[in-house]
Amino acid sequence: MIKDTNCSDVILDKEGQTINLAGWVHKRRDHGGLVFIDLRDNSGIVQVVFDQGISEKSYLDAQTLRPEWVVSIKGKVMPRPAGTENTRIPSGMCEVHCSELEVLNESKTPPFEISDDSDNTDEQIRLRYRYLDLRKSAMHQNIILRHNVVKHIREFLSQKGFMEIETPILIKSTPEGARDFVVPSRMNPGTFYALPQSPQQLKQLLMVSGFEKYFQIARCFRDEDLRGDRQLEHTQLDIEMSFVNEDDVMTLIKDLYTEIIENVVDNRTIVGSFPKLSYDDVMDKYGTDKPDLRFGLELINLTEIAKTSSAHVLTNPINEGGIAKALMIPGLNKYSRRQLDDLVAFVKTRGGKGLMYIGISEELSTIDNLTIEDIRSSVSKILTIDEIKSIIDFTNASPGSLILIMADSSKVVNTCMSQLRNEIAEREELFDKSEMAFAFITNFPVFEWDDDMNNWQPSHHLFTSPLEKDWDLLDTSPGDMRARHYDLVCNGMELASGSIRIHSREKLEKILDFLGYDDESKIERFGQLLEALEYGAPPHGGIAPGIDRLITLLTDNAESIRDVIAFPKTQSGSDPLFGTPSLIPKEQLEELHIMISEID
RNA sequence: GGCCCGGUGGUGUAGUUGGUCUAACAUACCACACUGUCAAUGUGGAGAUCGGGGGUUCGAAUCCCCUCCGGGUCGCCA
Repeated sequence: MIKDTNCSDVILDKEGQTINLAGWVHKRRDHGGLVFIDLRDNSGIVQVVFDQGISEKSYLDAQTLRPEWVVSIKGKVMPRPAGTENTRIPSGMCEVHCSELEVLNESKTPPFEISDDSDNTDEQIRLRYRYLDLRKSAMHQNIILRHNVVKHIREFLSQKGFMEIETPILIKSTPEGARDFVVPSRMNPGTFYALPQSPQQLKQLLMVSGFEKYFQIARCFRDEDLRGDRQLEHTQLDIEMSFVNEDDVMTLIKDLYTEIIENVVDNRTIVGSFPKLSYDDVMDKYGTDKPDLRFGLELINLTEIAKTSSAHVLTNPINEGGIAKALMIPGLNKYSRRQLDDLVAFVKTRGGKGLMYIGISEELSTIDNLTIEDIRSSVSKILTIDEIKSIIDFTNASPGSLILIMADSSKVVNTCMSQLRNEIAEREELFDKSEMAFAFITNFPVFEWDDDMNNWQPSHHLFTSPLEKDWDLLDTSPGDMRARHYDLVCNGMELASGSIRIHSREKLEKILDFLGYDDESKIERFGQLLEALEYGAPPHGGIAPGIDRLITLLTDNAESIRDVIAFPKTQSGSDPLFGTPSLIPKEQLEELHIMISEID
């Protein structure tokens, strides 16, 4: 080994020892007769001192060093002179007096500084030089954290009797849900494999195989548009268990996450005890099925009040079947006109047509004395003072409060208002960033009506079992059927999704029939699973937590899941480092029996 | 596919009612000085076809059109 000690392990215990270090020159501070370098390796940073009195040669060589050069250093661990200690690094009480310096490799000037302080470099450039970006301490720590979490998951589940079983990456395309990535088969001209969107059918088959407790750190592929929390490929902890009900799975997950947070990170606390909230309830209160529960600020349904209003901006959407919802934020009447315009713009970029606001003067003593002069509003001319009063009463607003109101289709209102709620909480720092507010969302509908397709679609996947008592509704009111489905949410993010599955062929076929599959397509797409269910399939269920999102929540610096993935892709699915995706040679295409049609 | 924001020395920004812009500032880079710094300091230096193409104009970083790239968002993501 070129090195025998890590930079961060240089502590007072080693005083007087001669050690060998190797790493990257992080910083050089040349004082003329004395040169300091901060030496960085995977563990952290230590200060190395070059002094003519210790070694003339290394002192002279040290003056040629530049950031990111790779060096090995032999030297003696010495306590720093009193008053020069650096408390910000673990090795800060010591320094290494270099007696031998060897340059192992030089470095070009990096395109950006390898420092967390300058983390605002354009993300595209960071991705272009990802191997340098990952040298930064913050990014480095994210990847290390990821390793520690996954290691912990494996240990935890193994101890509970789970088996990690690999499933194929090359599977069959079942064109439902997300778009598949496909891989051409050279040996079978004109046919394709698909990459798994998740190992869903495979893990259910493993239950039929009698493994009872399965898990896998599984890569999942979806050819859909990317977002800050979605990549073309993501990693999920795939779990499936036999002979369980919903609570068994949720309890396992609660225990797992609790252990991870207690053992792997030291700056996160869990608030609440993983409450179970119903889908209808959270949609009403928060406008989303993944609410951030670290703060209150619940949405207030104003539809009943608004429908009798004189303002068409309120009544028209409601008459067309829409809703009106409000946010009442105490103290927020302090917002300037510009800040309010910002909020209006915020909802407009999310599909909203506008946002009404009613601000109540903080000068006002009590709401009873309210006059039109105490109101600052975008709608003071179209709402009567009585209407404004009733809205204030209903939202329980007090002097100094701001009420934000939106009326539109329920979809648009919920989308905009739920995100507005998060945005305001973020701006006003209404929550503690160290808190983790988990909750399970339950009682999802089995089906959702698709206006465009004019048919029912499974709201999750079609293997999800409805509540046993709801089967009768399939023929009468399928929209009211509730699923044995549960999502784990935390701080406004969907972290996991799971369900108890249908384990009877007959029942699964009922669902497929309802969704309009004919016999042929049933067999074509689900034949293997339908068949397996006939050979003694045990009752089973599972869940699939997203690893990337979990790690993002556990770090202090990750803005998106891209920050916890070593080599992520951009929003357009490209990798600026490799230049992915790319053309392939004609010969390769021919071998795969593929012809490229004209590209616009 | 729609909408919003952005693209100016290596990096991050300012400049965008057209003209002292021969493009500013910080940092990084190069040189010299300096024995206790840790965002070292001081002095000096080099470094930019203002994302790309076209147009308007006597004159474009700035205005118009097209386009590429990045981010956010709607659609999409069983």
